[in-house]
Amino acid sequence: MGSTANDVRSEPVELDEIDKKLLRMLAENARRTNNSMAAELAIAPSTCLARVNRLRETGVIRRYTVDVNPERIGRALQALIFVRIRPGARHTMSTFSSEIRGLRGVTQLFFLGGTDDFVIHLAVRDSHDVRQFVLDHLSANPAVASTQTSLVFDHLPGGPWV
Amino acid sequence: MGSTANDVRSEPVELDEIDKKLLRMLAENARRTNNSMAAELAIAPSTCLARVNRLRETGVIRRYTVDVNPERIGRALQALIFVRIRPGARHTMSTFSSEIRGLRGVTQLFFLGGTDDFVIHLAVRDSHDVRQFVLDHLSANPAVASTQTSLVFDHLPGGPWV
DNA sequence: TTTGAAATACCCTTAAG
DNA sequence: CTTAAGGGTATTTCAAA
Repeated sequence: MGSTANDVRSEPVELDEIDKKLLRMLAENARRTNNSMAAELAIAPSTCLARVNRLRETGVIRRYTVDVNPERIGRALQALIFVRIRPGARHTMSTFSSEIRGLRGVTQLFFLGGTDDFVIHLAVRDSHDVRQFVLDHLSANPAVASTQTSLVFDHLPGGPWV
Repeated sequence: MGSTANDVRSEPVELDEIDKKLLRMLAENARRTNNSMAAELAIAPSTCLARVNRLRETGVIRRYTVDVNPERIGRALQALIFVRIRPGARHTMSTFSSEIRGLRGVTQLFFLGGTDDFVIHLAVRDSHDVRQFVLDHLSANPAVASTQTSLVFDHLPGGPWV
């Protein structure tokens, strides 16, 4: 297959107005039927399908997914944890990130340049869980130089891409 | 309609193992067919459908959406911008956040407690765009006390919720 | 590329156990 | 919660413009 979906260094995909509208529609409701989108855009369903498939195959759409409301599953508390790795342990950073992602409550991970090396976006039940997370997975790790935790009062995800 | 979907203060929804597996499946591919999920879980399609509808109606699933790869649409550069509001202008914060979200390139907004008041997750074409964003929308705003920008080398979104 | 039509596959509802 | 069957709709393919 000659797909370029996973080649992150390939040229960006050119998007016309229809593509952008499709992305906005799908960002709002990824389960909208092809027919309803085609109708709204006044194009043929087959054309619409070809467009959407192209967005998927070229990797513009990485995946169709769900936006989970953390509060509704008992994760009432969100935090950003800023992590610095010890200068002598920088080479362990990729290992570290692999360990962190996949841990319960970790919803996002940012790999930064600058004073902090990582930002962990955590969604857990209460402050006890935050403390436990930091103790178990950060403070206990000799590669970690320091951490700083900030509470997230509000999180507005998934802004418009196009 | 007696839905509790928008009542963020209502009790969390109890999730059993099947619900959790459904969430994981849908997080990975929100467009999976009901039948295929039912088959994998060895439950009846009608049961499966009822489960998924319940997740949606109770607000556990806020929306079905797409994960867009910013690099594929020419947004090769991501940054986190940490913003402090002047103490005397704290009352303008909600106005400020409304203005920021919806701006081109803003993909997430965190409303924080702690030393910084906001974190803006930006995805743009190049460093020029970052600079322009900060100048136009942050530095120019008298409510903004300071900003600090960090480049995002890598972003791992959408970790497992359950 | 886009289209329209045809064939296939799938979903949703209902009713009954 | 499950099974089973119906009617209805969506998806997909493909030849032609």
